[in-house]
Amino acid sequence: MPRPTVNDIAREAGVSLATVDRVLNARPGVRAKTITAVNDAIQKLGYVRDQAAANLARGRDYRMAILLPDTESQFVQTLADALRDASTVAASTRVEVELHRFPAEDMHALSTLMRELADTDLAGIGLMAPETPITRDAIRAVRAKGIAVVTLASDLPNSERDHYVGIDAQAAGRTAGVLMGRFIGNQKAKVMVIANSMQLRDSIERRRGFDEVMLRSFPHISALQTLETHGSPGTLRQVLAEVLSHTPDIAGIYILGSGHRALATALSEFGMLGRVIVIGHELTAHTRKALELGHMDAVITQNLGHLARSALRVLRARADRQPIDESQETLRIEIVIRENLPPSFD
Amino acid sequence: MPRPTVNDIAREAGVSLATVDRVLNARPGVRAKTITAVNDAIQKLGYVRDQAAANLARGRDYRMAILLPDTESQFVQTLADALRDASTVAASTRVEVELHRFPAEDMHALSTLMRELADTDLAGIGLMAPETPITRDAIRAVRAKGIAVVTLASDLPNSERDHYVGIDAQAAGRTAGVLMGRFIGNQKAKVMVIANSMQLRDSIERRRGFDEVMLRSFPHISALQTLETHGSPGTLRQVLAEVLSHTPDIAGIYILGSGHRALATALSEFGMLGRVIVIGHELTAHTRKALELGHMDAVITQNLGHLARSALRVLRARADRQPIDESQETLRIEIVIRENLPPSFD
DNA sequence: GCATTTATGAGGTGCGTACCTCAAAAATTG
DNA sequence: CAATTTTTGAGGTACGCACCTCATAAATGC
Repeated sequence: MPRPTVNDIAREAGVSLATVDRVLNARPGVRAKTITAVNDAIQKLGYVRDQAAANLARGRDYRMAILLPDTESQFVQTLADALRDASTVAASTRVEVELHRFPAEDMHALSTLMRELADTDLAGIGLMAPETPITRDAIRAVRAKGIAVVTLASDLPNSERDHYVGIDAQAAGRTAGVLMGRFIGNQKAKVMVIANSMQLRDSIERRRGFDEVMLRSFPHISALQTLETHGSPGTLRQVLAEVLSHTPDIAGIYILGSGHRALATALSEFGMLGRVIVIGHELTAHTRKALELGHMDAVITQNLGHLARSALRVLRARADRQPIDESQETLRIEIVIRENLPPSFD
Repeated sequence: MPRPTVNDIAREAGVSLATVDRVLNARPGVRAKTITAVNDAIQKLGYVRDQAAANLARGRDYRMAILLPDTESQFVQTLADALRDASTVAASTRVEVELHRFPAEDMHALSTLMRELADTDLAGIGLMAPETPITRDAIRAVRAKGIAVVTLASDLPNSERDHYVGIDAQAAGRTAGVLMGRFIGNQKAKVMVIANSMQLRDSIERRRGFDEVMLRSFPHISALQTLETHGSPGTLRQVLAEVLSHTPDIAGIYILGSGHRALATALSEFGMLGRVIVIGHELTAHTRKALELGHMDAVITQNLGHLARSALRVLRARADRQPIDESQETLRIEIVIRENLPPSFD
């Protein structure tokens, strides 16, 4: 026998199609008793809604906006690419995506942008932004207008966002820490910690996770203070020179942000390339290459393709007031070394 | 403007809906010139066929069969669970899945089963099986009847399967090897290699990858011959006792299959628990627990939820003669340690 | 028990596509 | 050029579901 349809349920439950429809779509005006009868029939027949037909009938479009900081960072670029890819696929399920960039430091600009967007017929917003009172207020405001909000890659746990799509940054930092400790081994040593900036919440949490593991499991290794380079190769080189001259027993470098283009150059200049363990976050074109060349030993990352698809699915589910499949939407903390480098699809 | 529909194409091309339909569905009775005109219009408007509506109109269902060996192995159990989960979700896209088990050693039984299934109106088969001439013939036979075939978790590269869904076992073995080498460090040492059975192709390939890395990158570590335990705790204990008494400098154990329930017990009996590096494959309830307890140091795995969903998507795409999104369907070789253990959803 | 509220039924329309029929137009053949 | 064949158009029905309206039945309040 073919799949049961809404008509079969109506017949089975002894009610009309309209009532079945009211139950299925949680419309008001049905007695609890009737609802139960319908659900029993659904159960009995093993009815599963044909999602495609449902969407077709709804004729509904979903406009989603993705807001990313306007930085040159490889990570944001890669994320944007992944989101663009996911968007073209999502187009076949009536999901339209607009990518917006906002000035990375200007939360007022972000706030204004969100307010403007909220007045169009938007279904949801995906957002990667620093945690400030202004951001939180902006999120509250758009949520109040019934727009779903998910945070991407860097969470804003104290905001009213619907969902966070990304990995636990602190656990990622712990993972980096364990690998650093195990790769370095039992020698007494020091580890440098480098970051482009500590603005986004995830950098702070990674550092916290990293330290936690170092203190607990590798007391013979000490992690130095975070050095911010603000993306400048000059600063990096200078900082590196200074630390290396003062501190001879540097055995590892932990990069809080995504890879550092200039790091390999600077390291080889000081004859340290391949002699220190280098571990960082986020698989991008740069870190991929660094792994291939042996300039980095491990990268802790998340699958950005998955992140992008997941974000759009979650936004859509929230817009439809439908439940989320947690097991599908949970991102894994991935450890990437040269041997398990996933293929790139460019 | 909304998505273009077939009607828009008809208007744009200056032909009727019927003609557009004939072109879209490759029905005869259209001049080459007209076909071109229609295709130009499609191009110009950027039309993308709404596959959901198309399937609805076709009234098409997809019956898929998944064939797994009838072993008690934790891995197969976990895989089966993942497939069941994926199936309930897939039901909403008109995909019905039947799970079949066949006697693990009896390829004739598998072959018979496949022939029987091929005579029902099946759209595709997902299969995990050893590589034998009988398996290959059976695959050829069902493919000849227009049924799509994908291999799951363990590939049959010399068969005519449409697609393989799973990770490259040899690369997974290399990954295990590198971790083993780096975790052990610079000491001269030996590594035991244990397997339940070497029947499935992936065990052999993992071993090959492992050895490759050991020879190339860690010449001071030697990997012993593979010891088959056939799932018996007694055999394991015995084997372990023998090797440990002969060979004092065992620094690591590499488990080719998924975890070994009895390994921790046996190791602690010999006072070796926590003193050797234990690395294995496949994240299951057992290996998860072993990681949590520190009885294993790393597990190389693939996301079985992803694998299951991917398998069904690929089968469906083949049935529709539609292209596959490689980047979405490629599984990653995942390294799992205690710190990045994904949550379990049971 | 009557007025009022609430639940339910009957029936229709449309989403984008597939597939069918029949008639008419256009191209091809002898 | 007539006869034939091929191509095209017009229109309809169906798929499974969402959503709408209006009428009627049932439950509830007083």
